[in-house]
Amino acid sequence: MAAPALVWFRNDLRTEDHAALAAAAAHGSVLPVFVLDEAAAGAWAPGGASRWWLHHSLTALTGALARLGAPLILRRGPAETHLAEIAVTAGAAEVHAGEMPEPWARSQEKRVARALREAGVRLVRHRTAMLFDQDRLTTKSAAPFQVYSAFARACHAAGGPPPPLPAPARLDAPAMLPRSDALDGWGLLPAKPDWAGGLRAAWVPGEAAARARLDAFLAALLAGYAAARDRPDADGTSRLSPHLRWGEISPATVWHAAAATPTAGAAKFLGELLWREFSIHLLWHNPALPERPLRSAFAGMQWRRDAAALRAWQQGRTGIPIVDAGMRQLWETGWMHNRVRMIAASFLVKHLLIDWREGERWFWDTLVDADLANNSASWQWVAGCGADAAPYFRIFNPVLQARKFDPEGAYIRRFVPELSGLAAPALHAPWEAPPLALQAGGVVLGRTYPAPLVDLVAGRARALAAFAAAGA
DNA sequence: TGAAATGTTGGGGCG
DNA sequence: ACGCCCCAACATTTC
Repeated sequence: MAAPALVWFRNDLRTEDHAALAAAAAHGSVLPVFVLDEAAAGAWAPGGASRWWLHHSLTALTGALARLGAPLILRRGPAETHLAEIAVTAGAAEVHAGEMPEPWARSQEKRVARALREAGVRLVRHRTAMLFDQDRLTTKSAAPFQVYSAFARACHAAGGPPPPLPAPARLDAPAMLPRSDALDGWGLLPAKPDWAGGLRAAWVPGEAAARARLDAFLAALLAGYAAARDRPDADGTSRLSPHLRWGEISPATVWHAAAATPTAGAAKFLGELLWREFSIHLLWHNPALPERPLRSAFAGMQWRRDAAALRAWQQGRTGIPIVDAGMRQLWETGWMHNRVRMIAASFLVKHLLIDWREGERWFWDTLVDADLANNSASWQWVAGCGADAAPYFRIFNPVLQARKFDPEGAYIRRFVPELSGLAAPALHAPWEAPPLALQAGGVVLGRTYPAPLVDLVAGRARALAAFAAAGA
C-alpha cells in the first residue's frame, strides 16, 4: 500500500471543493490533521467567538471525515513540530495544505515547509480559501490593486474562480494512527460564565449547515439581495460570513452557485464576495494591514484615549439607538448586520474619535466571522486610511442611517428593548423627542436609557477638524 | 457603501 | 396681468 498523505486542515474545514484533500485522496491513504497553533498567530489567535465556532466546526469536520472513512487528528502547539512528527511516524512523503493570506500563517507555512523538507517530506500547497492567486492577479503594470472596482473587473475578466471539486467519495486511512488530542481538552468553549447561549441560538457551525444556509439564501433571498441587504430589520443577507471564515464552504462554491442565476441581486452578491477577496488581496500585499494605516498620512493622527467612551460603545450604551442595537446584536449573537457595522464603526472612529484599532480588536474578539483580512481592511476603510477607502469627511449620521434603513425601528426595538415603547421618530433619536413622547414610552433619559455620549453635530465637527489637522 | 451647506428653479399665494 | 416673495424640491459643492 502506498504511503499515506497528510492533509493539513487550516481555515478550510470542509470536504467539498477541497483541493488539498482531493489531491491527497487521489494519492492513496489519507491522514487529516488540524493543528491549533496559537503561538504562531500571536495577537491574532482566534478570539472568544471564533474559538466557540472553531470547536463546533471541528466537531462537524470530524463527523464528515469519519463518514468518509478517516479520522481527524488534533494537535496543539507548533505546527511544524507536529506535522513533521506525524509525517515521519506515518511514513508520509507529502503534506497537502491550503494557503492562507494572514502574515502569521504565511510565516508558519514557511516553517512547516522547512521542517518537512528536513524530514524528507514535501509540502504541497493548494488554493482552498481564496478565489484567486493573489500574486497573479495584478494591474497592467504588474502591481497589486489599490482600487476595488479595478480589482473586481480583473476578477470578472479572469472568468471567475475555477469550478468547485466534489468531495472524495471515500477516504482510506492508514491502519496505524498517530495520537490525537481530545477536542474538549482545548478549552475552546466558554465555561464560567457561559456567554455562548446567544451564539447557540443564532448559529449552526459546520459544512452541512453552511451548505443549507447557502441553499436557503439562493432560493429565498438572492433575487432581492441588492436592496434587502441594506436592511438590518429584515433577513436579507446570506449570513455565510462565519462559514466562509473557517472555510466550511468554499468561496468558489458560493460564487458558482450565485453566478448560475444572472440577476441584479446575484451581481451585487458576487460583488460582496469580491470585497472579501479584495481584503485578502490587500492583506496579502500589505502584511501590516491589521496594525498600521495603509495611508501613512494617518500615522500621526491624534486619537482620543477615552476608556469610558470605548466601554460604552462596546456595551451598547452610547445613547445612539442604532449604534447600541448593533453593538448589542454583536455581543448577543456574535454577528452584526453589515450596514450597522459601518454605522457603529463610523461612530467610534469619527464621532468618538477613538483609534480604529480599538474597534478592530473588539470585533476580533466578539465576531463569529472575525477574519483578519476582512476585519482590518474594513476598519481601515471606515477610518479612511485604507486602500480605496471612504474619504475622511464621509461621516455617517447614525440617526439618518437608522431612519433610512430601519424606518419602523424593528431592529432597534429588538436589541434595545428599553426603547421599545417609543414610536418611530422618537425611537431613532430619543434626545430630540418631546418629553411627553418619552414619558408615554416609559423612557427616562439618563435613567432607563443613556443620554447621547456625544452631540452628533459637535462630534462630526470635531472629527472633521482632527482629520484635517492630521493631513488626512 | 454620506451629510450638510449652498445654489437654483419653479409653482403658487398675494397685493 | 404682473411682480414679488416664499419655500419646497432638486442640484451642486463642500466638508
